[in-house]
Amino acid sequence: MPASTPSLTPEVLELVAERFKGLAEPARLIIVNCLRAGERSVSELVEESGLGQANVSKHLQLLNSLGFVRRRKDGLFVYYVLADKSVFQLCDIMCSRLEAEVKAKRKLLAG
Amino acid sequence: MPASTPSLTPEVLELVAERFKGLAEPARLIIVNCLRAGERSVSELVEESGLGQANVSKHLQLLNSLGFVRRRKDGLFVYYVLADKSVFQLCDIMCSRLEAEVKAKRKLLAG
DNA sequence: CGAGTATACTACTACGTAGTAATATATGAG
DNA sequence: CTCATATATTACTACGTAGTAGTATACTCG
Repeated sequence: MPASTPSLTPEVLELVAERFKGLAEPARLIIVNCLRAGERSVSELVEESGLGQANVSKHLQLLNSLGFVRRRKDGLFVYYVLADKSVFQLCDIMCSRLEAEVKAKRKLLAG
Repeated sequence: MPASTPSLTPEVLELVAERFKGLAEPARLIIVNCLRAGERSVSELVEESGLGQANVSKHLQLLNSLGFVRRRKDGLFVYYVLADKSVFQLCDIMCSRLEAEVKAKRKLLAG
């Protein structure tokens, strides 16, 4: 068994689940969506998202610990950026699934 | 704004989050992983996963309601299959992220 | 130094849900 | 019909965590 294709042991699946859980929260997806346009400070995210400051801060800690975002401190402000594009790949796949569901439901109602 | 590129409203993000939550549970990933090899009855899944029968049944209901799996009844048995390959795409992306994390941590320890 | 601001942390409540035992439903055998 | 088996459902407990108010920390300015 080569190291490049590790089997999906329960331990690995637990780590994978933990990362899915990071995106399994509307508030965090809202934050991620705000970051789509680029780097944002915490207070900017608070304003754009409409969420509370403590709440945004907590979600950002989680996203950071899972490697979805990166922090950069500049004076009083802390700026967050998306770590890479894979979040969008993930969301795109989920959205495709949603579209397929809607289409299937329409077909069912029509037929 | 064309209909093919819907904006990610809070409502849509809530649906997306709901689907991520479907995969944000080790037990469900274990079940999905068992289904990777093909169609399985509930009792086969119970045996292969080591989870309780009621538990497996409940997880399968959820996966089914989110469109990740499909049911087929045959006599006393109910067989489940993965609805499509997108679950693997999602898991693959997450695993790539994990590998990158591990690599980054090694680099950090080595440096 | 002290005052003001941005972010993080702590303690707490409320809610969702994973897991389980017991039971219900459904199908097949005799 | 009765019995046995496979799956689903219900009721319940235990645990995790989202959101929030209050507070602490860190930085800037004067």
